[in-house]
Amino acid sequence: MPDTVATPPRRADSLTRDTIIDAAIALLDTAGEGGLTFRALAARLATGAGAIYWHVADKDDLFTAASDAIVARAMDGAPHGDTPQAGIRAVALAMFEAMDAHPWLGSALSRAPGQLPTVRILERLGRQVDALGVPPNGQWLAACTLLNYLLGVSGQNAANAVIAREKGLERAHVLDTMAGVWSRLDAQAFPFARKVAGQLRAHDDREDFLAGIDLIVHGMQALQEGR
Amino acid sequence: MPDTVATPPRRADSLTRDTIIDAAIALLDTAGEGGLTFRALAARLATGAGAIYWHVADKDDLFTAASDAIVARAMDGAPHGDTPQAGIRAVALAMFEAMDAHPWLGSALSRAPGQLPTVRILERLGRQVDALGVPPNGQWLAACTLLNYLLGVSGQNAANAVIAREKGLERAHVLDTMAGVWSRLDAQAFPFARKVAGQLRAHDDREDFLAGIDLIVHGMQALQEGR
DNA sequence: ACCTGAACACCGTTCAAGT
DNA sequence: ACCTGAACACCGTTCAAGT
Repeated sequence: MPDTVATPPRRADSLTRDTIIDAAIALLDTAGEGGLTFRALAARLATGAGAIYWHVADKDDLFTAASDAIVARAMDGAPHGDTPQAGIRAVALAMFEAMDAHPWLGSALSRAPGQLPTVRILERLGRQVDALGVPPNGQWLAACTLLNYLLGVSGQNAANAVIAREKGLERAHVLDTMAGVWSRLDAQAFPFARKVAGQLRAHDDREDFLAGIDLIVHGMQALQEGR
Repeated sequence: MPDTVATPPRRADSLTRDTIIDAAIALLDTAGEGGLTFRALAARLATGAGAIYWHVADKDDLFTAASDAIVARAMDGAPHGDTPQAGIRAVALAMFEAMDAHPWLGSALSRAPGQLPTVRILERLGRQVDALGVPPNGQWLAACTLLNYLLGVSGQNAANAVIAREKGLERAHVLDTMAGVWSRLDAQAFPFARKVAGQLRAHDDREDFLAGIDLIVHGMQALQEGR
């Protein structure tokens, strides 16, 4: 019995941090946020659960590393834009596409404040804010406001995705029933919510997101000029 | 042996949804987000874990109900403001104080998109946006932008609180080491992050949060007048 | 150095059984 | 109607033991 044949079926490629992160992304994409499990990941990588801990500190580390890979790719792919405004829009759009393709992204970003993934976004936003002519002492505020808005949207989108997956429903259907609830709220206490229930139902996530970015950019410009 | 004495030690007050929610809030405040457990809650309420399910659908239901109680109180306590701008600021400030007192709040809000707690905030913001004179077709956008910014900040604050608790460190110390990391990032790739590392260390959360709100309000006003 | 997988200390949730 | 608490089906993480 020759050794060369009798050796147990070992992975040709050895385990790597990057291999693990890629597998984690694939798992998150297909099984959702709750699908990322050390056991499921070990099965996919044909290894033991404990092996993963040699390359990764813990689940948080893995989750934010997965999000960082996505964000880094998104930032690399975002065009720099002819104007600062266009550059900011491009960053926002790239992040929206990334969130759309990986609905768990917002949840990962929410849990890693000040970590690499969010710093990548802040970096790109900050440079454009600088190019826009915002004075140095206002750049921190402007960039953070854009970032926090972006994180707020991505967090809500991620939560919507979780709900849609749990209930096995389409995103549109979830929004539809939610709008129904809003329109049936007490008329005295919730006039505004009732008024905009239709917009909740009909709105386009991407357009609204970008319009919000534009709104904030307008605020930055207003702060520069007047007052 | 008289029955009146031999009866087992039963709670004087029977279990209520509100009792449970109050206990959940107390548990979250003292033990943090990870401290909210059906077993811990049952112990605190001197009952079995299963009993809670008679009054509450599941953990998500409980978590958002707890956040809704806090938000409702905060909105009731927020002054209406002499001007719409002041009203928006008051809502934001009330939410900041609530987040400060209950660091888990942002996490709960992030997970319940379109639910009652966020609708309460949107309602208050929307009315002020209306009073500000934003045309009807822009009110949805304006109110959502404010809300998403607020949710972004609250989510990051909540995550910071989790990290500080896990590592048993002061919030200031966490920020300090984070600023250190930023200032040591690659100079070519992260010029902006390095530049603002000092502001990360020195910034005031409350002031920056309110300044961001003002920035967005300025954007709304700019959109009304010009363009 | 890297991997294995059983074991530990937890979870949320259910449900027969009680009052 | 409401409560009890054991039981189920999971988790993340550790660690002795292997190669």
